[in-house]
Amino acid sequence: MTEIILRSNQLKFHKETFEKTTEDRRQKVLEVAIDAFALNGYNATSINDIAKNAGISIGAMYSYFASKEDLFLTIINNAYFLMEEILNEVKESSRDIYDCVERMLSASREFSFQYPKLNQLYLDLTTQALAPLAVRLSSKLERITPRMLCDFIKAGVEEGIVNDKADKSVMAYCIDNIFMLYQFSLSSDYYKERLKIFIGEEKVSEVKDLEKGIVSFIRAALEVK
Amino acid sequence: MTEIILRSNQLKFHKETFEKTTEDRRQKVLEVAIDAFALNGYNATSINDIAKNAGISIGAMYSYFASKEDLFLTIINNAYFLMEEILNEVKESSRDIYDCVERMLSASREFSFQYPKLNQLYLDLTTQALAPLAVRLSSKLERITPRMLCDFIKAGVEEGIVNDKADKSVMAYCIDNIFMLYQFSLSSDYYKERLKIFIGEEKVSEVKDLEKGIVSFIRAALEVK
Amino acid sequence: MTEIILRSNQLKFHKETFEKTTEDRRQKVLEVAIDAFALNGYNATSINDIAKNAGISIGAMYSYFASKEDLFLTIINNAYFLMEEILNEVKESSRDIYDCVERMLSASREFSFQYPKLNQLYLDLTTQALAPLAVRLSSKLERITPRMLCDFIKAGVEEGIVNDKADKSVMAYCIDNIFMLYQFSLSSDYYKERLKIFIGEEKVSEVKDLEKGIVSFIRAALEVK
Amino acid sequence: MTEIILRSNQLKFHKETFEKTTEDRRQKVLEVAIDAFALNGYNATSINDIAKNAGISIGAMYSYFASKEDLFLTIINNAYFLMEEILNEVKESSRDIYDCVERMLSASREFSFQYPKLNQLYLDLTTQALAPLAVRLSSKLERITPRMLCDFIKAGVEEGIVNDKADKSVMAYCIDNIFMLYQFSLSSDYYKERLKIFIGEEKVSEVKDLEKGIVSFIRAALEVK
DNA sequence: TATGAATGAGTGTTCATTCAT
DNA sequence: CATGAATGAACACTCATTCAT
Repeated sequence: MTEIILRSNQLKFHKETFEKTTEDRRQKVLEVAIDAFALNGYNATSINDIAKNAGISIGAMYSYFASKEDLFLTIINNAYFLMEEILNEVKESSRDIYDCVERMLSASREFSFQYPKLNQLYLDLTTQALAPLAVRLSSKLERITPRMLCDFIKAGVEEGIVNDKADKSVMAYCIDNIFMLYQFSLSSDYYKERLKIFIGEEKVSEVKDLEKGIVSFIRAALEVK
Repeated sequence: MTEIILRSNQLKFHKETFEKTTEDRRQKVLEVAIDAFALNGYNATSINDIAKNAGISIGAMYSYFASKEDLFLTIINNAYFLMEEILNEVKESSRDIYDCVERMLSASREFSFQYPKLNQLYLDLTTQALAPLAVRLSSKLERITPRMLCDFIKAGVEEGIVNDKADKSVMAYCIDNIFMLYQFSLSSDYYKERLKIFIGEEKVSEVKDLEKGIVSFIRAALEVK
Repeated sequence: MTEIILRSNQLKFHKETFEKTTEDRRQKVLEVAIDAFALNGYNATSINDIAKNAGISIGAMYSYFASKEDLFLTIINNAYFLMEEILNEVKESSRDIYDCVERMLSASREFSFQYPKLNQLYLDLTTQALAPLAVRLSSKLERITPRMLCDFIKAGVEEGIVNDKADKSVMAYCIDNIFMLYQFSLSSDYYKERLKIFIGEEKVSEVKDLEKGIVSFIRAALEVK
Repeated sequence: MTEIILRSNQLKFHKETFEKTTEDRRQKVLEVAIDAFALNGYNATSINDIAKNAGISIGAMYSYFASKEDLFLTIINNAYFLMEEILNEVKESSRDIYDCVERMLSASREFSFQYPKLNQLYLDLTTQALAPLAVRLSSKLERITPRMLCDFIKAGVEEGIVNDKADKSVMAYCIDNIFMLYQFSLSSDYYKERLKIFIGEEKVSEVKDLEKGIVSFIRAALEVK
């Protein structure tokens, strides 16, 4: 997996100490923790095992994070930061909603290939059982995409390149539903399997084609007739 | 919650004994188990607690199900059976793809209101950590919708009421992505919250409007220009 | 140590299961727990060790008691019950306050010799750190002696065999202070040592003499001049 | 709480370095440690927490004291020193045993109000679990009062103001039992509660009356008829 | 068949102490 | 001399599963 850099935005779930250890340790802890959480899910993952596999003492682990919860949230928060950066880039570089849709799909794909585990973690977080954890992050959750999509759609309507048949925010919601599950389809076994059932085992590897299909579906949904 | 009836299709994860107990016991066990699994997730749920809350002995529990896993799968399998029935009804009664889309949304909504917990369980199952469980069900997973949607779309193209811009199976996939997250949006806290962010807190209660919006989004995506 | 019988008065800190195991197990658990708590104090005692030494699984331990706290309180509560019985016997059989004082001293001595560990536990409980535990027992704490002593003193004053120089409840308090530390002096190392310093190493074994001295001290304090 | 001054008599449980730091640090460490030990008891108190709350590093802590035990003993030793000073003052200024008894009670009360925590610590130390610690202090324990009381009583007998009914050392022992628990009654919750049960909630605040009662109890016990 | 007591490996977390800087 | 990161055994407690009754 690509190197994970520890980012702190507004939220911070690790202790200061974690910023002070060596880069190697930090890397190893995050990497091992991501693997473990992604593989077994939050509840079935043992923080003692993570420590062991990262080659550090459990005491050290607890000097970096106040709790298992905080370790998990540190990782998720990091993942959000990563995704945010990508989304901001997409936003800046997109001419219009159609351009944006294309770039979003590419971004989703690249993120999924680079960090498949992070997507699995994210799926876990959306689970009802982890709602109490999600709450601690809620300020950051899903803020960017809705606004971005809505803004582009609104602009498109004004420019006359997007129809105004459906409520603009519903359009955004539909598009994002497609994106979100597409992203899961590239990283989580269940949704991978589901994708296969829809488009056939052999076509799964040709993601570019799939994306083209999705783009033209969305384009058709938005275009003025 | 509406009464759950124990159905056995091809798959069966309970022991014979479970079919032989009284209806009351069976009901109570399933009901309590669904509540517990939905609230805490598979891993954080204790089968001992379920037995206690259902008023039966843990020994009885293990005479009905070989393991915690099997209890969980029994429930999920049942839920699939329920969903299948609904889908088959939709399939039978729909004139064309547009009719089908509308009916699917209603069906999703009704299912989510009647069995919100089952949806939460299903979300759990799609999680990477539960992939080993999902595998045991794979023969049943997600078989109906893809075929149904594809068939209606194909028919629509032949009738000239659906464009052939995008690959038909991709169309089906996009539509189902929208459905699936819509269903989660009605039953799982995380996705409820996400929906609010898209369409605003005040509009969440007016689901009919939302569904109309979704329908017209999909209609636009499919229609011939 | 003399056999401990599980008594339940109003208060009960064990689970039903504990009443259902074999007498042997019950005995062994209580015996081992008393030894451990007495030796190391509440906080430094490991409930896992107790289970190990009692030859039962830790799971069984927790099926008998909801927590370490409850195990401790079960023992203390039992000890109170024992002490209460003795005190009631003293009360019933005493002619007057002077008789009562003598019997109390004997009773204290016998209790201390029979159950030295219980006295050590009790001392622990009076510690500030265990105040939260003591609170859970407060309804039972120290209720009998004050009333008994006061009643006998009052009767003595009326009969003209006790002076009324000091407040009667203060008299009772002073007498009980003497009793209480006498009891500790017979069971807890610290207070044993202290007693030695007062009356000399050689005289410690002749408790009867000591008791005579205490009796005549108290008698002098109460008698009418 | 009144300032604690670090005293070294014969015994010393801290390292030289502790004498060399600033007065402020020394104060803060002792103050925080006393609070913590008094509140939670020796075993449940974390030396890391003490360091943190005192604003010093755990490393510094261990440069001042070789172990948690030594920190505790330093405090206890200090407390003894304090108590010794008071006792010596009482001894010097008392005319006879009756005078001494009165002064002792006042001294106990004043000490309890000024250093309630130290009394709680002392109670902890008398616990069986801390016997190994108490042993390290044994040379200092309880040496003064027995001798002082015995001497005054002996003098009283010679002067003819004290009866010789009971063994003089037993008299001293009884008197000190009363003192000791009186002191606990003013500082430790358990014994506070016990006092209330004896003399009633409303009278607890009027300690002067209580002390008068105790004095006249002891006076009656000693006086020649 | 139903019961529920029993098991014991495993959980998240704490803390006295060490030692490189 | 002071710092505080690091250690890891130990803790209270949980829970899927077994099995004698």
